Amino acid sequence: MSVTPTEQSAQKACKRAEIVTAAVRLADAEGVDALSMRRLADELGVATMTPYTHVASKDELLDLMRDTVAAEMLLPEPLPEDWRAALRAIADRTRAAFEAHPWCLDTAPRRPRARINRLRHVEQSIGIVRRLGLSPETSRAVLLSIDDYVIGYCTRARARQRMLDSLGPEGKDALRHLSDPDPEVAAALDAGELPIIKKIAGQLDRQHPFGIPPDSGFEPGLDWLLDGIEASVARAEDEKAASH
Amino acid sequence: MSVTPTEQSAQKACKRAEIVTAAVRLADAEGVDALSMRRLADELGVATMTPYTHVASKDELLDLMRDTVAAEMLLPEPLPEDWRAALRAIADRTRAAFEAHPWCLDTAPRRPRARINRLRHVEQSIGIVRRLGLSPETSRAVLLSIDDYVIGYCTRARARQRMLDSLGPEGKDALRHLSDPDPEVAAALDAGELPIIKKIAGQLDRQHPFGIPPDSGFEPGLDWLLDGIEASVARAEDEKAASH
DNA sequence: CCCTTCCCTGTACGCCGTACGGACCGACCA
DNA sequence: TGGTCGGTCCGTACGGCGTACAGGGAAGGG
Repeated sequence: MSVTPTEQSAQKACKRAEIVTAAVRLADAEGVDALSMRRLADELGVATMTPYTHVASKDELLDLMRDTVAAEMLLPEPLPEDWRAALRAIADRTRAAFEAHPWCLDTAPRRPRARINRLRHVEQSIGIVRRLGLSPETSRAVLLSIDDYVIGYCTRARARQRMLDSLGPEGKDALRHLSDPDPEVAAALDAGELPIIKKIAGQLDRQHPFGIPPDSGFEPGLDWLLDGIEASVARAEDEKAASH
Repeated sequence: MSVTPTEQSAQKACKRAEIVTAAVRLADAEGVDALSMRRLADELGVATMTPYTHVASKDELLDLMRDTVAAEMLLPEPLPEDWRAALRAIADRTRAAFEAHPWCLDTAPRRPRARINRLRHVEQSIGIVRRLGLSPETSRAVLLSIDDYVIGYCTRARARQRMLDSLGPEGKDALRHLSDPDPEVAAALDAGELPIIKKIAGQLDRQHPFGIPPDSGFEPGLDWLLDGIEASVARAEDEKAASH
C-alpha cells in the first residue's frame, strides 16, 4: 500500500463525493425515479457495478445525498442575535433546500443514520434554542416542533406541486376537477355532502383555473408557532421571576 | 350486460374495496416494501394481473389505500363545541391513523387525486375553523398549518422508529452510535466541532441505551401552534371591536 | 342461436438492485 | 527481483418488479 490510511480514505471520500454529487444532479434534474444505479454509472462513465465499490447500497447513497442537502441548510455564521430571527432563518433555509431538492421528500429514509451535516444542522439549531434558557426537554421540544412544521409544510407543498403537474396545462374548473373521474366524489357532491367544499370549489371556479387553492404560504404557520413558543418562554420567565 | 350501471359499478366497487383492504392489511403487517402486485394477487387467490381489472395501476391502488386511512381520520359527530378541542381531536386522530399505518408516510403520492374520504376530512376541518370568523385565506392558513405540523411530526416520528429498528436490540451508547462506522462524524467529534451534541450524547450515555433521544412528544408543538392561532384570533377580534 | 361485454388468466418485456468471480495494478516484503 | 496482496473496476447473472398484451370463458341480450 503506497498511501497512508489518511490519504487512502481521503481518496476514497473523493470518489464517494463524485458519485454522490452526480446522483444529486441526476435526481434534481430528472427526479428520484430516474436515479437508478445503472443510469448513475452511465452518467459517470463507469460500469454498472463500479459505484458499489464506494457506496454500500442505493440506500446508503440516498442517505449521503440527503446529507449534502443538509449541508445547504447550514446558516453562515455569525447567526442573528435575536433567537426568533435565527430560528426563522434556519427554517427558511431548510425550506429552500427542500424546494431545491424535492426528491428528498419523495422517499423516506429506510435506515437513517446520523451524518455529519445533519448533525451540524442540529448543532446550530440547538445553539440557538439554548439561548432561551429553557429546560433541555423543552428546548428539544421547541426545536423539533419547528422542524416538524417545516418538514410537514414542504411535504404538503410537494404533494401540491405533483398534483398540479399531473393535471397538465389544460385548465379545468374546480368542481369538474374534483368530481371528474371519481364517481364517489361526484355522488357525494350531488347528495349535498361536502357543502362547504362544494361552495368553495364553486367560488374558485372563476378565480382559479384548477381545483387546487393557492398555497397559503409558509410564513403564517411558522409565525403562529413562534408566537406560541415566545409566549411560553415569557410565561416561564415570569414564573421564575415570581419565585425569586 | 345483465346489471344496471349502478349495480355494475357497485359490484366493481366491491371488488375494488376487497383489493384495497387486502393491500392495506398486507402493508400494515409487512410494510409497503412487501406490497407487490404479485404478492397481493397471491394473497387474494387470483392471478397476478387480475387486480388490474379493478385498479388502473399500483399508484392508484396506493392512492385508494391512503383514502381508507383518511377515513380513519374522520371524527364522529357531534364535534366538540370548543374549536380548540375539536382541532386537537382531529389532529390526534390523524396522528393515530398515521401511526397505525406508517406506510402512508413511506412513499409520497406520485399523482395524488382528491378522494372522497380526504375531502370529508377537509370538510370537517374547515367546518371547525370557520367558527373562528377569520377571512377565508386566514382560515385556510390555520387549517393547513395544523395539517403541516401533524404530517411533519408523524414523518419524523416514523424516521425515528426506523432508526431504532435498524439499530437492532443490542444496546449501544450514544457517542459510540453516533460515530460508529462514520469516520467523518468521529473526526468532527474529536476535533471539537459539535460540542453541544457531544455533551448531550455523553449525558445520554447513562440514561439512554441508544444515541437517539426520546421523543419530546406531539402535544407541546401542537399547543404552541394553537396558542399562536388563538392569540391571533383574539387580536383580530380586538381590532374588529375597536373599529366599531 | 350468436354476439357482445366483462372478468380473468398466462406469458413476456424491460426495467430494477445487487451477489459474485475474475481481471488489472500499484505497493509492499522476501 | 519476483511474489503476493489489497483495492479498484468490470461483466454476467439472478430474482423480482410493474405492467402490456392477447386469449379464454361465462353470462346476458338480440
